[in-house]
Amino acid sequence: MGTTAKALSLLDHFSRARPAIGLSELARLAGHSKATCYRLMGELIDHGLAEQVPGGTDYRIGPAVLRLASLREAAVPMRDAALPVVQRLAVAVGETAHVSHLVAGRLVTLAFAYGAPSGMQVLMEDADVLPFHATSSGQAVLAFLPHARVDAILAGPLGAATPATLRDPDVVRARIAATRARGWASTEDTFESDVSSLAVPLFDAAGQVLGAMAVAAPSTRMKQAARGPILRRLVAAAAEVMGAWGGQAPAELIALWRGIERDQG
Amino acid sequence: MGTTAKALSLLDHFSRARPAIGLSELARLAGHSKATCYRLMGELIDHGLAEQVPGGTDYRIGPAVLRLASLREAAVPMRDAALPVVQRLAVAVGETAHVSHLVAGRLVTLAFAYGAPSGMQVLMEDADVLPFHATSSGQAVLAFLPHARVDAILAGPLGAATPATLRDPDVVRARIAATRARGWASTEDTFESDVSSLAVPLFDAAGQVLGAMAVAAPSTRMKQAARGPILRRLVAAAAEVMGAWGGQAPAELIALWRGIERDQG
DNA sequence: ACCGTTGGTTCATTATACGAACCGAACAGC
DNA sequence: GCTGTTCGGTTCGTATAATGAACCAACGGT
Repeated sequence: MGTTAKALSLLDHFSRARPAIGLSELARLAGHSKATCYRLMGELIDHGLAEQVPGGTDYRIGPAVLRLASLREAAVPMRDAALPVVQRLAVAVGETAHVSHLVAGRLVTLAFAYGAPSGMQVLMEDADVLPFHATSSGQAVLAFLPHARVDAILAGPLGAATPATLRDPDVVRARIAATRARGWASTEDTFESDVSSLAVPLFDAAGQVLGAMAVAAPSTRMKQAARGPILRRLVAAAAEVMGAWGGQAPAELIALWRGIERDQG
Repeated sequence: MGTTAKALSLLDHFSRARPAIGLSELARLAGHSKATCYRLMGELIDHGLAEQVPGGTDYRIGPAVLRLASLREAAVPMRDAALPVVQRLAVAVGETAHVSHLVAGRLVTLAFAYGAPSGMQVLMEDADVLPFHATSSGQAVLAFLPHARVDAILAGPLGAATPATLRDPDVVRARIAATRARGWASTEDTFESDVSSLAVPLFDAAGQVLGAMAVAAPSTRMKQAARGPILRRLVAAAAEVMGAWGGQAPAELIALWRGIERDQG
């Protein structure tokens, strides 16, 4: 592993639940020596990607990421383009909607919106990492990813805390095949109890999977009758986002989606 | 220089004006060999901090920075806290207002707002890097920075395109001393012709300079009579932002600002 | 067909990163 | 006050990983 990769992977240990980490703990988490972490964090700090909390010694993510994110969105406004669409989708179906983005082998929440200002809704947070095996978004992505990348992801550390039944490669592959055949993914009570969701994949201009768009609802409201309208609106919203991103779904998927739109037209 | 520092400094060559760069050009800009840049960019790409533009070979900033920025703002909501304040300030004075942040030795625009939806206003962009010597924000920061850091900054590459008169260390130090003595900085036609601005520094809880808040206006409107009201509102807004950030101005500066508030009460 | 440029790759040389051991400080239990 | 543990940070000889000149093949203009 390269030195730069080590340094950058240190940043992966920070999250909403763990916004600041001390040197010894970080060394333990990363599996490096304290000296190594100290030097690497020093380099990250020099460039503002990390900083020490004022008045303390813990480390946290630095302010330079704001500048980079601003430049990224100025160059490639994916979030800007997706957010209004998920907002309209959420309101239209009355449930939580979100778009996730496949980045460096992880599925990250890019934008989300709630369908109602009050009442019961599935809660989310930006920048969350979604497990592939237990979310409809993850399945939608896996279903349209090249086999090699699917294998790489399934071989990764995703399933350490996953029930064996879901980790079984045959089971996973069967779910993936079914998802690819019908053009959309669904889960019931797998990621979280009493939560059901529907998802469709999103593609770039070359037909590569970029992420997914999904609607998540309490299982009590996601009845069979409710799925048709939600799915149709979800497909339309996905097409809109892909249009804004300059993406293009594979021809076979477009045909499947046309069929969905016709159902109960 | 460490390997990680080299890799991260590659990201510094991307900007709004230059959102994508090819391998050879990047190697030329960074002063490394193509092989080195290729490897370093590869490591950045593995972590999503960079990516190759789909369908091409140029490199650009990657999507992982969005996740990091989201985590940063969740942990330390500096921009969230500053934005509404600058928006109110801009409307109150009818001119462009902005907050800049000192990160890794550079002064970066963190948030800004225009004072009117139409008519003549000083334009800005997020994530811009401000030159220390030619902006009121830069002078406000330099005036309250430890001498050692001032020297480090003035020795940096900031002044390559700067008129000699402004680069003269004695001149710079005189301006800094004057700014410190009165508690606020101002410029007229230095950064851009016909633009005048007023700025005050911002501090963290330990009394370290974090950045600056400023109001920029066309010189024709920034007359002597207009400065009093603008300065008073600027000081009040700066205090509000520092409160939200958990910061604290040095006692001597607070005294100076009290005097400003009393003038033409 | 030529020339200059591009993105990408190879490999022997060398500079860089590494971690065990160490330090002083802070803190808890006794 | 003493002891043991943990903390953030530092040192230094060793070993690993980074380096860039030279080299491809491919593309575009003349």
